[in-house]
Amino acid sequence: MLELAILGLLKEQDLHGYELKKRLTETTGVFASVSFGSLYPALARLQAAGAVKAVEANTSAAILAAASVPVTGSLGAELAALRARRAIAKSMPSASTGRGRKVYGLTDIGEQLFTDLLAASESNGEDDRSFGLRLAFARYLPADLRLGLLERRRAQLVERLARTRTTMRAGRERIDAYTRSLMEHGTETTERDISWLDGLIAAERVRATSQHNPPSHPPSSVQHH
Amino acid sequence: MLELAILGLLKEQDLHGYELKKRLTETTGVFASVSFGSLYPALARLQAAGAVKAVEANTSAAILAAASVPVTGSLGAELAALRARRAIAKSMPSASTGRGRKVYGLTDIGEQLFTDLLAASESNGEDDRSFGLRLAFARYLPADLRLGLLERRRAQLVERLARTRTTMRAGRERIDAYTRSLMEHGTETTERDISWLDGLIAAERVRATSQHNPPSHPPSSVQHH
DNA sequence: GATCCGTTATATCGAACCGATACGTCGAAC
DNA sequence: GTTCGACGTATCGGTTCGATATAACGGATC
Repeated sequence: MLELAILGLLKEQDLHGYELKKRLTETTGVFASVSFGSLYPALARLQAAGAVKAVEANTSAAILAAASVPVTGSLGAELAALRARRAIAKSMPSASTGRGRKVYGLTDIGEQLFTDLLAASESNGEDDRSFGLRLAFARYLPADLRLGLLERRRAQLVERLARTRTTMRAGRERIDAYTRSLMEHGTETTERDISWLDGLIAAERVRATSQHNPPSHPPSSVQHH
Repeated sequence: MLELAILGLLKEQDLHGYELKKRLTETTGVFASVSFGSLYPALARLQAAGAVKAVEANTSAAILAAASVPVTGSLGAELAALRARRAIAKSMPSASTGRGRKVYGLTDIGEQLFTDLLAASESNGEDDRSFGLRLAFARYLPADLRLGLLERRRAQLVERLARTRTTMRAGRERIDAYTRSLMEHGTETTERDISWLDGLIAAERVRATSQHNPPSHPPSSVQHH
């Protein structure tokens, strides 16, 4: 699951571990807290499997390459390199600071693995986080699988709703007021989730009928600010 | 965290593992999926720590004891016991089926541990599940800690909201429409969570001012059906 | 100009947790 | 009469978490 998230982010752009974590927590939101204790082992696994490879490290040569400054080999050039390095550090505040970084990139195997993992939702039981993650990468899914993802999620929520209601009716007197409030709020949240999904599904169907060859831009119901 | 949930459920009633799991998933809802792979080790840990003890096993003696039938020791009584066992199995459908059960109960140490763990939310960073769990047992908290729990949760959600908004403003063009929809829906959900919390907090304050010695029954805003 | 603090960054360790699986009893359906 | 599902305890391998160590750098503070 974490592998999928890493591959998806690397598919868009080469990244190093720290930045990867920031995007996982902030942007994706689904992975509210991914610790380094799981991220780095996951990266190591992927590297061992040949799905990702280190494409760049934070050596001065790499910095110079990034700034398009040729390496001359002369003595005076090294000072220039140092100055250039400082300049880059100022102009690109999120780059080239701290210890040496390892920037990872996707291999062909990684691309394939990403596709497989993303589509593998068919068989597996999806938990909440899994769905959010897959939706975040839904643009890489073919239209039919995307629709299937949404509908399976919807069915899952409907079933959860039914079971929760049964539980609440069954154990009326056993449940204390705080728990009850928690459950009622949860029920309302699930209902809202379902109607949100309905919107996405409807938009998806409109796209499928109106246009046979889908463009790379998703549902029109989502406003672009 | 799982320990807290187990102790809280056992505080109300002696239970065996299987039933414990059902309550954790269905009733609490917070622990949407607790596997036996974590439940049984957790129970073993608690037992090793002396927090819980096995109070009953599904032997015929235990069944007889439960049915208030004295153990005579004679041969004819054993057949009677067997018949009684069947009868009980019919009359109490949720008892004495399958392999031998181990019913766990709370010890004094367990009571103390529960109180400590429940109040320990002060220092620790609370994730989403942790809050839900603590709220489910909020009736065991003194009024001031309960209010603190709610307000800390509220502050946490407000902060998350602020950071999400910042992220969305910062990386406008980088975020694709599916992810954006996910984030917007998440934002709305968080806003609703906050106003739900506001309701609970308000009810809590009313209780605190109107009544100095709190009764054991929580906020009046929550309807008892 | 030495020192301390916050940020950026990689990495590892132990404990906890999950999913799958095994083992086993029982009643019901077919 | 045998398969199927519910109940019930238990373990295993792999993944994840939280805490911690290490380290380079920028900036404040004195």
